[in-house]
Amino acid sequence: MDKPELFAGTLDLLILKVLGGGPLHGFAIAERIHALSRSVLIVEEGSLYPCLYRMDAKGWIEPEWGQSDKGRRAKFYSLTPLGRKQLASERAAWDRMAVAIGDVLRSS
Amino acid sequence: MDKPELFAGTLDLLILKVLGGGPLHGFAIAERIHALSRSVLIVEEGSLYPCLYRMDAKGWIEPEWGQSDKGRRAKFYSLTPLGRKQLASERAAWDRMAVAIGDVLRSS
DNA sequence: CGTCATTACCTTGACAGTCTAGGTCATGAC
DNA sequence: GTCATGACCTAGACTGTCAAGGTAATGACG
Repeated sequence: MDKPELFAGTLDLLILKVLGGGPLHGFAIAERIHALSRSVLIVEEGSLYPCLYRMDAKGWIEPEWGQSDKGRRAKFYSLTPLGRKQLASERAAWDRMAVAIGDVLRSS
Repeated sequence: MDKPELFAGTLDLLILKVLGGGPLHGFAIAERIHALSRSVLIVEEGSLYPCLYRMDAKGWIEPEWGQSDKGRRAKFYSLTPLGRKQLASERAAWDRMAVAIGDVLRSS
């Protein structure tokens, strides 16, 4: 049931969204997205970590070392206020886009 | 009212879709997508033409020189049978993706 | 005690797709 | 005869994703 991975440009949005529910470490972010999407979306680590650094550098998220529930060291990321704004704006952009593409696809 | 351009990876789908309504030349494809999306989607020429060549090379579309309705020479592209299959499959992929992303965004 | 699967993080290099910013040529209006 | 427009095209930079690696710590198993 796995095949398509992601649409380029939506990873930021997805990460921001799941972090909106509270801090998570990288691995857990990927799992969460996979699960919430009913196994449709797959976040490769080679996409995930660079993306997290970019978002950290932009001040949208903040890392802190801690312990995973499996007892391993893990870096937990949490949303900053700036990240919340970004989430809202990316979400709006996605909605606009999705509707627009839907409009084109639905046209006779 | 114009700002976001496109989501990477959706251009093929959009082009295939509008060509499903009959042959169009490049310029007209861009205009059609822009209009159908209520001015949300903007197809830059620097994206459009390379994309058309890729799709031609893959056998999804076929070019033919003709005259635009403004009396200029124009290259009209039409869907091949292979292109129709591709359209169906990309459309299905888009639907899957859009639903999946919606699932994530809608999660508590 | 040694091995192995798992969890979790990280990096490198290649690649694909988009955008910026140019350019060409023909038509038709002024 | 000049200029705006329609239409096509391209080079180069950039960004984001992916494949394929690697590291290290934990805990299970024999």
